[in-house]
Amino acid sequence: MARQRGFDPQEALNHALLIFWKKGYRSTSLRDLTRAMGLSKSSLYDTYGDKRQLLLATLKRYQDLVIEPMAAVLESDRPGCAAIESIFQDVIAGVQNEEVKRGCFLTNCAAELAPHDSEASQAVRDGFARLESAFEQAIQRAQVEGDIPAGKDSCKLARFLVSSLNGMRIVAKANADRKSLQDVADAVLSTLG
Amino acid sequence: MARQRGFDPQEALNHALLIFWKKGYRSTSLRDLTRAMGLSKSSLYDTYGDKRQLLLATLKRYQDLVIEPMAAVLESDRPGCAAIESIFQDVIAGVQNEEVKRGCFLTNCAAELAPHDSEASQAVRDGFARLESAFEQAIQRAQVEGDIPAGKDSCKLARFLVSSLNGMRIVAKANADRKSLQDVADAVLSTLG
DNA sequence: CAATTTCTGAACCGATTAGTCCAGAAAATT
DNA sequence: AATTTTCTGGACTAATCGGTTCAGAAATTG
Repeated sequence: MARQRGFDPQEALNHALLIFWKKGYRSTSLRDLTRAMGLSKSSLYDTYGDKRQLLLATLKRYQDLVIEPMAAVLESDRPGCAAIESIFQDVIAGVQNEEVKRGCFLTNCAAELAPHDSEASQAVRDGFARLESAFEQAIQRAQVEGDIPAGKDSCKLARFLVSSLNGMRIVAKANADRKSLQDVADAVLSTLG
Repeated sequence: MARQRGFDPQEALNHALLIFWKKGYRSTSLRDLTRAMGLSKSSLYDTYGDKRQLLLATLKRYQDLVIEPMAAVLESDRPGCAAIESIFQDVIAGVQNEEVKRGCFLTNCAAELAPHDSEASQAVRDGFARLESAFEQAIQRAQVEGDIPAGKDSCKLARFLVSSLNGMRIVAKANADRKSLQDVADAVLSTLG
């Protein structure tokens, strides 16, 4: 364990997440990790196991740091439609932002590792499922509020929104044009009403 | 140049595309490439330049081999809506298929390389733009045919479809459940009518 | 301060990486 | 068949990879 003064294993994991998120799994070296995390290679292996285990830990961390806050917005007491819209608007607003440029960490991992790493793939699946559930709750709230027709299938709609969000973030990665993204968001959100 | 009997530089590029598509850029070694392409390392460098130039060549090839045929479907004389639907249905139908599991090569490259490689990023952008243009043509045809309201903005709608297709393929990579994907496709296609 | 626990830096491992080079094999040309 | 062009296999860099090990530094505990 890290005994060094001021060492925070939680913070270190955040740094590891950031570097995996920025560079991808294969392109991240142990040197990148130890430097970013502020510990030695030996400690890294003692504390987190090998590189792949560390990646799996950062995937869980991403869920806590990014997915859960998004879910919290969707499951808050805000009007359902407004909550959903804010999720999409945040992507557009931050398109020049470093964090948005990085894309969704789950999506990146899915693209790089899903075909070969079933555990990573499972973590991605879990993250998407959590988001789907939160979207569904916001949709049902909006249906009660009368903003989304009660006849619509909230589960189907939630799946659609998860997919749409992913699609938008991929497109944003290749083409950071606000107007194009707004077009996409408009079309997505118009399906709700 | 490859003078060996029966050597086909076009075919070799196809093999290179396949291996980059399967494994990603960083995870593909020169050994992987030479074996798949059926030529020596020396010839590879003479003919295609270095690894990255080869990747850029395979991106162009993907455009010809995959994007253009999709665009051809969308720009054919089939009814616009039917053409669009068939694009999405093909993904769902082939979800157990190796090719679909690989995801979209453009999307994979965007996820892995877009933040660091501007040329690769440009190739991705080009591919998406080509698809968008083809979608738009199909939409306009469907509007003439009366299947899509003439009032809808075909450009916006086309952008939405490109994004949706990307989203669906990402979701499919993590979760190869036909029903979930059909839900997404239903929601996407319902926005057309 | 002394004893103990905990962490680090560096050396080291075998494997692999992208990329270069060239003597000689193989094909094409004559 | 002889010559010329073209390609290959393998040797070769120099660097990096993930991972292990351990003597000794540093922090904690007594």
